[in-house]
Amino acid sequence: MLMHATPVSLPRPHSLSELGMSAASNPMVSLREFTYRRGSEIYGEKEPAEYIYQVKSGTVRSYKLLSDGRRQINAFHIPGDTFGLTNGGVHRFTTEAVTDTTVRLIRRESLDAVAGSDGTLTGSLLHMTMTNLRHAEDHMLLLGRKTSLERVAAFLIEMDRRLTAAGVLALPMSRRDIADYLGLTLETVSRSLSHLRELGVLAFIDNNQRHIVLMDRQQLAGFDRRN
Amino acid sequence: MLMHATPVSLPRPHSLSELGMSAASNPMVSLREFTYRRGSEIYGEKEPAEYIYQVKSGTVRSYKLLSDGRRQINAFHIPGDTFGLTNGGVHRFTTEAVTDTTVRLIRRESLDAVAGSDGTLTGSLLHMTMTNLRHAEDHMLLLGRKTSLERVAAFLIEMDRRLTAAGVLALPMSRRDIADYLGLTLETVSRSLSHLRELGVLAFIDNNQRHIVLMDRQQLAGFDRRN
DNA sequence: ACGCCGCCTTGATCTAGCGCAACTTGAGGC
DNA sequence: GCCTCAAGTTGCGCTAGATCAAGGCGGCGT
Repeated sequence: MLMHATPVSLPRPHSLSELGMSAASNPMVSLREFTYRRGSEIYGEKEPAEYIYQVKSGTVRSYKLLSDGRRQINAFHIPGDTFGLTNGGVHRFTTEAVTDTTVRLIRRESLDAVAGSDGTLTGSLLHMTMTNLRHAEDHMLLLGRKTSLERVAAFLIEMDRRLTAAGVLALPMSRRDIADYLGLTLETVSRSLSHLRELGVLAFIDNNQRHIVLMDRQQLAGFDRRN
Repeated sequence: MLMHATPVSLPRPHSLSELGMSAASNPMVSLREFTYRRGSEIYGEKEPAEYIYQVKSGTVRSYKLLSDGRRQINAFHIPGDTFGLTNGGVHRFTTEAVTDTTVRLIRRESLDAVAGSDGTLTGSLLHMTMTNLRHAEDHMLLLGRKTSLERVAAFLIEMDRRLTAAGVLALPMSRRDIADYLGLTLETVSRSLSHLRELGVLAFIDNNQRHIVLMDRQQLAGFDRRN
């Protein structure tokens, strides 16, 4: 779980085409893996989208920026998640490795062109896109109408579902990342977590504020039961 | 443009299956049209999704509610837009006619099952879903990180693009609808619009606060140029 | 060991937007 | 015409969350 304090970028492909393509005939064949060091960029908003990605290990954040630096994190991608799917051929988010992350690169033969050819492929793309859409829809309700405590509770419930192992919720991301995901400030996130700890809903363990044990999922869900 | 002050529900199909199906063999054949009176519900969240819809005339709002009544409007659908597409077979939003609205009903043979059969069909569903997803992604940035003035400016720009005719932006929805779309209160929307009017960015016409002329699109865009 | 640094927490204050209320205006009914 | 009602505007506090600031803590490099 230890991170490098000074993230040193691995030699990553500056343009994705530098990766080459070993078995380029079938567009859904996994080509190769690549590892990104903590904090490094996987691709930037508005870059041409030549690949889609599947997380093998690690965590990825996907976000948009306003020109003055305000950031909205759209999603965290964990092992098994696919990301980077777009229709316009251009990425709509910047993605970065939250921790050291290994991804599988999947060549993207222009999805718009492929639409009519392979129903099975397109069907799985549709399913993935639907999954992303459902998440975005739920997140709009959170961002538009939920209080800070409700947002943090919803976040914990989501992360508990997605990445709790051995009873411990080991968050890979910082308070700032959480804040930018929930449309709050890092201080408000910290205060909400402290509040939940005081209420006995959760506890920090291992002398690590990212290692959380949920003591009362019932009560936690109660803070988001207005849903 | 005149509306009934007291919305009287037309006899609408309580369950969509009551609509019957004339040419049910091809799932993408338009079956029939239906008209909903201003304010009436088209379908509710968690209802089974038997049809998808295309707006022929009018405007539809799509939203989620929290149990205490807080509402987040996800999208406004105008003529040409398709809505009601979902994968789980269950609607994730409630939709209502903002004005008297006529829709085309399209029978939805379980999309999950259809996925592998007709690539062209699935491809067009994928395109629609991608379009919805892109909108949702942009809206998350707005809801999570933009100021009230930026939100209202972005709203006006979106609506200007989608429904300005003859130089007049004729908004079909109330201030409350706009507020619930932008994650604000109706008062804040009203104040922001007044502020933009004082600045000469827009003007109300026809003695109707929903009829807006944009006097300075350049300056208006400036309030959302942090994007 | 020591100091630095990134991350987090906590306290104090500030403010954008909310909530409440009064008032205006236009449309429809009679 | 007059009344009612829905929708919108505006003013005036108020508060949830932002902002500013101080301090703690653990890991890492030297």
